[in-house]
Amino acid sequence: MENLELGWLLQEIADLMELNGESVHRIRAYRNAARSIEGLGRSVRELAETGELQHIPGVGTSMEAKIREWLESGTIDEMNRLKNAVPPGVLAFTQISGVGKKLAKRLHDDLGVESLAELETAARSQRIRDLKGLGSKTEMMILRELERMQRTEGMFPLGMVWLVIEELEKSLQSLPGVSNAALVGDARRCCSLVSELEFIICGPGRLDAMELLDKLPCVERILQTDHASTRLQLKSNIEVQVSAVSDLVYPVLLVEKTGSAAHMRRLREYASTNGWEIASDSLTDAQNRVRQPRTEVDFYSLLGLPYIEPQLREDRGEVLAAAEGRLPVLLEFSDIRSDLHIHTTYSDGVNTVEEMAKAAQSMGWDFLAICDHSRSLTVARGLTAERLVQQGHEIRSLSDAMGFSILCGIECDILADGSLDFDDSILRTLDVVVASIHTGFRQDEHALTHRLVQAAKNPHVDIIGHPTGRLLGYREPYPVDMELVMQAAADYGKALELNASPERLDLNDSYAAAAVKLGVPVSINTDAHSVTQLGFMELGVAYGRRAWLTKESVINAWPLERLQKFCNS
DNA sequence: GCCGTTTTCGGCCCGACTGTTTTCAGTCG
Repeated sequence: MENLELGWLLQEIADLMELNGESVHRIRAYRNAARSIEGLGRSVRELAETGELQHIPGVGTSMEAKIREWLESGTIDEMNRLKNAVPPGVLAFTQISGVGKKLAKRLHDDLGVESLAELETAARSQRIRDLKGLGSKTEMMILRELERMQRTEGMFPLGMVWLVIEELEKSLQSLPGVSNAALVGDARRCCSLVSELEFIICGPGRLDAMELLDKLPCVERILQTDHASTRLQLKSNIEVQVSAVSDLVYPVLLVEKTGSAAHMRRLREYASTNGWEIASDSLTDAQNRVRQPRTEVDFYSLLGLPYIEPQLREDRGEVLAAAEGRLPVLLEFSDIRSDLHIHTTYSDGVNTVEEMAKAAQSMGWDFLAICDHSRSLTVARGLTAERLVQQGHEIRSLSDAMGFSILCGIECDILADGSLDFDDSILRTLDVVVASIHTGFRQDEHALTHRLVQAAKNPHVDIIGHPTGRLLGYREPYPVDMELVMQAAADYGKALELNASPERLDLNDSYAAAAVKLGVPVSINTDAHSVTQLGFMELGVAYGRRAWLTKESVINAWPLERLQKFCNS
């Protein structure tokens, strides 16, 4: 957790340095250190205590001092200095996909605009196209992006808060006098973008416990408070609402505040046809008696329904399915047996084959597939055919030595014309082939769809990686006719990836559900570039449950023999 | 800012694509 936080902070410093126009090499030094730290097998705090910080690749005397400063004070002065030096507008402009650091700075300096709103005005009055080197297309791209950003304003990717949710829930539960604490809202339903974090707590000492919130380790300060409700700002800058409620109404509020509006409407309809009424904090039966369920399970049970998992509470047929006893047995994290898409130092990962394999083994996986980038992705040091063979030798001997099955694979680029980066003679030698698009995603829908369909037709391809290319909160999915892609996957016996990287979660839940309906299995992969990122699997599974995934529909929940059969067919 | 030495400083991943040009700058992965 601390390693990840520090890694993010160093990346943020690198971003700010870029905006400040500092040396590219100095910037890279920060990024290298950040990646190294994210990929560490041990905690930085521990290494600081044993005086081993400079053993971390990319960490020298200067970086060590900054890490120590952060460990001791929770902040790095350099960061604050940089933040003051970069106008807030410039920082906001870099959130626009297609606007990099230099363009952001130019828009600020040359147009004199300080905020996204002012930028929009400038774009609408066609002032951007007047700048040298920019034209109407850039202007329209910026307007398009600003509209997208407005649609998701105030929302943040689930993966960004995933770790803090767990930490905060535990902290709240451990407060004296608190008997229960739970996350509610869209974050509990594991929506890919989350609007706000809200927790409710109950217990005999809940009101006294509210006084202790600012003492929690992850809390920065109290923003607003009344006796039963407090708004907090976390150290990670995220705002959280905590409400104290009585034990009596806690279970009903848990249901009420978790389900989407549509789910609650459907549930009320169902309840009323069965003689029940759901009020905001209680249930009333046909005899007009108020009933207070003891738990959420009890709540649904009183209505005559089995428990409906939070991720399903979207009004996608779950109430009817529950009533008819057709709710799926959802995929559990413990069902996962492997990760079929991870990177190593052979391409752009930060950990070696051996480090990744050992970490995967300690995750409890039965086996692992290593799928580094293919040759055309030069920036990621994509593997040439020769290095792929060399990696294969290393993987096989390591696999034997460890007594742990490691499959040889590739994340093969789907090139602009729909052909693959390696020809069949190479692909056929591999255990697993993930085919993904990394370039040319500004092509039109027809071209992009054609590329994915062509990839699905290749007999050696097993999985289509991150099929829609979305980056949560940053880039829309590229224009693809997913109906055609899913049909191609069904026709040619391929799996579609649910990439569990916090910035992707791609396929989205709707497509993943649709794919399974067509008989296309899903592969939940972390796309890990470090040992730490292997932990993304938990997020992928939690999100995948929104698509009603079961262990039957997810190929990395299958045993090795079945997976091999799938890949060889 | 780190690394790897030729111990005192030079080198540090690159190529495709796009929009704007007409040779290049910026973005992205």
